[in-house]
Amino acid sequence: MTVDHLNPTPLWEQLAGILRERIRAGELKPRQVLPSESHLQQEHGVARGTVRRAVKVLGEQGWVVTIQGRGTFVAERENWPTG
Amino acid sequence: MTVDHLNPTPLWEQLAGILRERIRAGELKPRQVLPSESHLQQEHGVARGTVRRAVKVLGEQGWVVTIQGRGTFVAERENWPTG
DNA sequence: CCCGATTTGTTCGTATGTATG
DNA sequence: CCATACATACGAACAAATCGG
Repeated sequence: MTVDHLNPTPLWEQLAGILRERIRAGELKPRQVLPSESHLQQEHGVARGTVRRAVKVLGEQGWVVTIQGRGTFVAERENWPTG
Repeated sequence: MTVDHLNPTPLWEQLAGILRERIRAGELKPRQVLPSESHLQQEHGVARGTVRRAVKVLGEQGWVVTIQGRGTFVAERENWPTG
């Protein structure tokens, strides 16, 4: 599953949705580190700014927590939206 | 002091005028860094392109100097117009 | 303590598409 | 047709924090 450049939905929004589903599905578990911005960037063929915007949204919604110099981690389930 | 969306004068022109006055008044001093494009964008509720156009004009007139990855800085007084 | 690699944080540079008056 | 203005998306450079050797 990856981003579709032809889909009119913004890439950052598509990417946020993809990551959100990976978390919800348990593919990415609480406290686990997410792929780095650099990795996501290459995996989806998008710019770093696009990755950062997607991750930023997930952070604001409580799905992940980002720490400078460390990485971005899946938040505890208690902090997830609607759950 | 900020931009007025109802004023028929273009936003970029209004913003350039505001920043120019801040410099002239000494609120922004030579060699001092200006608020970032992102900051000005939020502060005035305008798009980044609008901010960039305003700053671009100030640069062409000698009020400021912009450096990629660093920021935009107030120019030395010797470079100011009419002064 | 220092150095280098990795990772996130911030900033400017550029291009494209869309909408409005 | 043109200027204004917004949003998206890419690239580039630099800064700060972390970690391992």
